[in-house]
Order: sequence, then structure tokens, then C-alpha cells
Amino acid sequence: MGRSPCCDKIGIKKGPWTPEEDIILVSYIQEHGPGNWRAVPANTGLLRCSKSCRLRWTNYLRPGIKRGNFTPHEEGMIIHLQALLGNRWAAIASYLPQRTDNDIKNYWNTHLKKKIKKYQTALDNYMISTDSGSSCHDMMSKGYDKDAIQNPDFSGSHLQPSRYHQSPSTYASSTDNISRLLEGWMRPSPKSTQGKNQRSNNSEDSESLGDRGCCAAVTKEDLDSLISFENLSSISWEKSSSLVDSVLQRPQLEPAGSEAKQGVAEGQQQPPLSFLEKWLLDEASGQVDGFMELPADCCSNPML
DNA sequence: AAGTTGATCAACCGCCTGAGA
DNA sequence: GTCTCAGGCGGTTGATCAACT
Repeated sequence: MGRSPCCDKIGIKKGPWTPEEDIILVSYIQEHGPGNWRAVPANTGLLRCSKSCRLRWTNYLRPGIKRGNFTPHEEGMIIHLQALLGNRWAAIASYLPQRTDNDIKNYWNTHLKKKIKKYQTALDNYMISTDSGSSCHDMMSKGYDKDAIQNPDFSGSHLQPSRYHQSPSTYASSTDNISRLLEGWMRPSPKSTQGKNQRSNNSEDSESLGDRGCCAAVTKEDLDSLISFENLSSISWEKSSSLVDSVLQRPQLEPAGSEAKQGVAEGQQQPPLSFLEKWLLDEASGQVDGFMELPADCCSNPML
């Protein structure tokens, strides 16, 4: 029968969003709430398809999104959840409310896959060379394969300078905290995407976690034992904050949660829309650094 | 300085699912 | 029960930038 395209391809703009488009979209959603994406281009005059609008909102403009470096805590969560759930990024993202599925997916593909592969290679080599059941910590304490294990690339990504943060002049980076600027004047919508995901995924994933256990997609027992769910789900996040770092017994240069605590200390700013618009249009945008910190309780608030 | 390569990430594409007619 | 449609998801692409030669 043939499937009609999600939107009329003629006259549809593609490519990066401009600050003006962002403002239009944000203003519209502020007024009408997220949802009914089909109506967004029609009502706003945006030359974007509904999917593009939804994606832009959910991935970049939605309040509560944290961008930039992943913390060791988040890193460990992603590794764990990926082992448990596979490449179900939306489900994984539901456990990291500040992060989008797209962000997590990208981070996995560009950082974590390499790390794990590297680690597994080192582990395999070690197992072959020793032919023993030594634990990972034994391996690390023996200083095995320092080139591989202590390679700077293997350290937590939070220690690596991010190009994203090094290039504040690009518009993409200047939008990374739009959502935070919007906090306070955006009312949470009961029909919000995140809320829906939270509900459906939680029920689904709790089942997954309960029924499938830790063996769903883990191919290496050693890695599985290394990244035990019990460890990550314990109260002491600091202890398990960085999978790799803790395994490698590297010093924790950035205690988990420090960023959030700092955010609390500084309090939340709620700039008016005019300020936001000005800032959106100001590519320099360095003036709003003070707004960049997140509140500590953001994790407990899935949809701001 | 110029060209090349690799890494990163925003955005798109196509498929799937669920709701409503 | 069937069809249509909107929304959601995961995989992939392409632009951009930094590092390297």
C-alpha cells in the first residue's frame, strides 16, 4: 500500500538548527507543551518535519538535559545497562534522566566500546598468559600490561578534554544548556515524552532486570563479574563511580556527584525569556557560564 | 602552511508499535 | 479485524574539528 512520508519532503529544511528556529520551537512548546509534533511545523512556520522538531526538543532543548563530559558514575551506569539491556538506548536513557538516548548511544559508540574492547583484550591476554582464575584486581595489582591498561585513552572520559567544551563558539555547544535556562518557566507536561518513556521503560525494564538478570547480553563472565549490578546499585556510588578507574585502581580525580553538589551550592537561576533569546542569538555566550551547573536532585526528577 | 586522517556528535532515515477510526 | 497515522526507536551518515604528517 505504501507508506506516506512523515512529512512533505518538499520545502523541508535539513541540517543543523539555527538559534532562531530553536527559539520558535521552544516558544511554541512553552505555550502548548510537547506532543502533537505534526502540528508544530504547521503552527510555527518552521520548515522542519515533525520528527526533526521532536528530535531537536528531546535531544537538545528539553529542560533537564545535561551535556558534555560523562561522569564516572554515568559511565558505569551505561556499561552496566548496556550489558543488561543491549542497545536499547531509550531504556538506558530512562535510568539517566539527564542524558538523551542519542547522547548515550554516541558515547557508547565512540568511547565505551573502545574502552571495553581494550579492557577485554588485556584481560584475555592475561588469562592466556597466566591460565589461572586470578581476579581482575589481582591482575591490576600485579601491574599487568601497563601499556594497555594505563594507556591514557583508557582513563575516564571525564578526564579528557572535550572538544565539545573546547569550542564554545559553535552554536551546537552554545545550546547545550538551553534546557537549564528554560528550567522554571517550562512546566512539566504529563504527556511529555520523557514521562512516557519513564513509565513504559520502568515497567518494562524492571521486568527485564528481574527476569533476565545480569546474564542477558554479557558475553564474558569476567567482565560481568567486574561490572556487577550489585556493585553499581549500591549506595556508595563513589566506590563504583568509575568502572574502569576503580578496576585499574586509578585515583579518583573527580568525585562522583561533585558537579551536582556544586550546582546545589550555587542554586538555580531562572533567567527570563528575553535573556534566553539574547543568549541564544549570542554566539559568544560565555556570559552565562554561571548558569551551567545542574542541581543535585536532577536525577530524582526525570522530567523537569 | 597545507593536506590528510581520525574522532566526535548532531541530525536523518527507515522500521516498528500502539492508538484511533 | 484492518488500515492509517503519529510517535518512538536504533542504526547510520555527514559535517566539523583537532591531531598528525
